[in-house]
Amino acid sequence: MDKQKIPATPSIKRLPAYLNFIRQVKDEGYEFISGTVIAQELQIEPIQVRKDLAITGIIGKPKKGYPIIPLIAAIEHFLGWDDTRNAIIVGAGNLASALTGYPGFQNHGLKFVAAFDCDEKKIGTNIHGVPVFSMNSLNEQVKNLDVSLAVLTVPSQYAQVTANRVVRAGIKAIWNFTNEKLNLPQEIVSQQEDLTSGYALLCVKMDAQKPKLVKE
Amino acid sequence: MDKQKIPATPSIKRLPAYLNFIRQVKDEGYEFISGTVIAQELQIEPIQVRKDLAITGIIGKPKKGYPIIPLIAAIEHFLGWDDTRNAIIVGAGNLASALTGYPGFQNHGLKFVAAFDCDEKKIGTNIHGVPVFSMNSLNEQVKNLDVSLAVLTVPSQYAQVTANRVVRAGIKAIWNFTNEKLNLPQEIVSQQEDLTSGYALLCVKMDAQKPKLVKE
DNA sequence: ACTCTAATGATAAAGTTTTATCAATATTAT
DNA sequence: ATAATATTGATAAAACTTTATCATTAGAGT
Repeated sequence: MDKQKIPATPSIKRLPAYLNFIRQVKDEGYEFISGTVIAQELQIEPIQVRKDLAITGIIGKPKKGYPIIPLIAAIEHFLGWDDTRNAIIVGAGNLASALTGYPGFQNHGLKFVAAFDCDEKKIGTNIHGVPVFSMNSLNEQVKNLDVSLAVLTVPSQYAQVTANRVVRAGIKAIWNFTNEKLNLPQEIVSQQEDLTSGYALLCVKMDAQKPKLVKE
Repeated sequence: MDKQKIPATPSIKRLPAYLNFIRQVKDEGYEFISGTVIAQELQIEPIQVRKDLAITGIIGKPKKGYPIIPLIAAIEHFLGWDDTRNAIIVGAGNLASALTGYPGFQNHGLKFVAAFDCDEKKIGTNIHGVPVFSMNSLNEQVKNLDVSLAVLTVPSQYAQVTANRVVRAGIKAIWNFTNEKLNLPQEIVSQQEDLTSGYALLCVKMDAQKPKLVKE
């Protein structure tokens, strides 16, 4: 099944925000952090924080909270962020620049080892230190570099054909930034990052905030 | 309350994907589209498609499906995408380039009218036709341009101060691409787009896909 | 005209996520 | 030492989302 159901998806998606805050607290020299404080910072319910953290296996101490060092380790381990994960990025445009230049990912074990593009002018250059190769060298490179994840930042109309190519090259997971739903073999893991869906929600929120005409 | 709860959030987030596909189908010359076909394309349950579309108020025809023109109109209207919405983008980096250069947003009524940055070298230039101004001119520009939405693409450490500034300038809604949770007045609408949370889910999926050691 | 069928939409059930309640516990203050 | 308290973690309830069932309906085929 393509639709491998991951339990507690909403909880998993909140973990990075916790991690981000907890790291800050650690840098301030604290040793413990309580769910209550995290909740306050992120403006959510304390009980939700506790339940979310529970999935990482961490256990807290009454009256003090969670021990920060083990907590960070627990979250990172749960997410697999305690190991380096090599990735290629396909489509060396502005979004690729934004992603390779984003400092956060280095903290998350993500390392971009190569970029690929069709544009002759880009080949041989690099984006934030990541070398740009021709699409023709894809197979070869994927074999040489130890990489199982491809980030897709090509224009939507090329999404599916590009996905097919990276799969043929031996990639096991695709992080898809196009808004094209990909048709992939069932064993390939994929995650779609659709910016328009967040925008849709924002628009509805804006509409809801607007003072409404009172209906009789 | 900052936490204005929008009902059927998951449904709303799926609407753009429907819209995208339905527009393609329209361009192929069809007049009706069934929930079944949409579901097949997007690999979800037909009944979910029907329920989602129902929130837009559209009604379908047995045996044929939904009339495409009214359906597109209904989704666009529900999302407020049938009107132009001006936005500024604060932080004129790579992500700003990616967003302003993304063709999808024009189809969604989103128009970037100005960008702002602190970097003297960028001021006076433009990104994909959007002029870059100094942060000092923020108040003035927001007043002149008819704009209520700000897209935040500054580095995380400047997120909160920048948010404060745009709010003081009169902005009513913030689309936040930093991974800093913002502290905002309750009447300000905001939507956070956290790429790391998608990445977290992807990592867990990858882990789940890996062949596990068999436990006795 | 009649039957068959694909599709919707209403209602209900199942599943998941969020929130509430509360006992247990370690720490701090008295 | 004792009492008070902040916090966790377990269990339960509530809310929400997804999926199932099925009657109804418009169109297509005979």
